[in-house]
Amino acid sequence: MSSKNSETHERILKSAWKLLADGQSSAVRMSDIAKQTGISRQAVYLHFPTRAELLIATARYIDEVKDIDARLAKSRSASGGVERLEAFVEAWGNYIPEIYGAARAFIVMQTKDEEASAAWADRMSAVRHGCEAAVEALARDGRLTCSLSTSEAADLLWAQLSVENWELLRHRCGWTQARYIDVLQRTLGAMLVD
Amino acid sequence: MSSKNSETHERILKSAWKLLADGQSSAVRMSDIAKQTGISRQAVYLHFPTRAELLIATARYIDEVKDIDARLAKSRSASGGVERLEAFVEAWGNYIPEIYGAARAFIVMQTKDEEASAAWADRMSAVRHGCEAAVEALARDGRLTCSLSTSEAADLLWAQLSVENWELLRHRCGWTQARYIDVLQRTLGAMLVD
DNA sequence: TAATAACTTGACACCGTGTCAAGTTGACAT
DNA sequence: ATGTCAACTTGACACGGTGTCAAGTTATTA
Repeated sequence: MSSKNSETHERILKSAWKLLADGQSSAVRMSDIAKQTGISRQAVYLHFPTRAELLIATARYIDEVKDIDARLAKSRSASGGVERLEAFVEAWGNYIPEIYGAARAFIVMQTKDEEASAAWADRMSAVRHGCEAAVEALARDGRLTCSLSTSEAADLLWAQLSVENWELLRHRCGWTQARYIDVLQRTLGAMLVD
Repeated sequence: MSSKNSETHERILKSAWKLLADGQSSAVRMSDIAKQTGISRQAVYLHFPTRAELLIATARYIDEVKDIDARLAKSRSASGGVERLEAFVEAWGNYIPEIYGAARAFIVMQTKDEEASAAWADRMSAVRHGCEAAVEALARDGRLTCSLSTSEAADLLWAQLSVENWELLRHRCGWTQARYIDVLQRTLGAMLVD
């Protein structure tokens, strides 16, 4: 599966990342990635069996390089539940733009590829756990809205922080990233706190 | 464009609707629609030039049969801003499941087909206008949260009522339709009112 | 100098969309 | 009855994208 010790493996991942990032998304065919890497299309298949697996590997690679775990961990250290919620929204909300290109490709592929769907669900469940932790911190402080169960609140927070919602507000509504963060922090506060 | 006076035109639309509705979504190829209608694949092309246009026509057909305009109009007659918001959330929120199959196909197609993208944006802008009207009614009553501009509030309401958000909460989180409506009414109240 | 890994070239199967040409069938008109 | 027109059928094919296969190159390494 992995190895082929050469650095070509990583160069392919970087190419895919680049194309997805500055991507008009739609494209990013195997041949595009090969061309960007400077190798033949078939050579890509020597490293990744399918397009789906290449994209999954790319997502993992981005997470590794950008170190999302560390970012989210930082938000976990906030003292109070409310501060923690704000820190979490900021940490994840500011990460979305960095992965958006890849995320878009996944969301599309989800409808076709079983495995890609599972891979995407898997990474989203990591965010979901962060949401649960933030909501529980809120509940410990006795500040969680009484009208919501903790799981409902976590679901809601998770949906709010979805890539789809970010896309709607930033692209369809033309919000700036700063406004997105600011408004989400405030409205999630209104929704979940007290 | 239209006519070919026969009823085949409508039978094709009904077939497409049926397949999209009980759809495992992914499929719904031209050949599926032809088979469902009991005609040849080529006959479908005699009525609709492309798959995109057929799906657009299907969406229009569904709207016509289900009469979404009348449903939304009813919500417009509510007296106070708060009641109106609740009625709007209920009217649109309960319409989503009826169009979900078609909506999913559109969301996927958006990434490939320019025309489909425009068609979908067009129907979503109708919802957007409903959101604006509801927010303005709220503002007239002096009940709109001071921390949001009317356009921000409308954007937020619109994103909240998006098919994507419905999909996340109903399918990924396993909410019931009743809970979806109930929670959205309450949280949108908390977000936008007072 | 021979073997091996990494890669290249070029062909091909498969699928779904959309196009084209020729043929069938039934209704309606003269 | 004959012709013609519209709706539909059958079957072929081009195109773009994925994934497979086979044979050839090239550089390293033993």
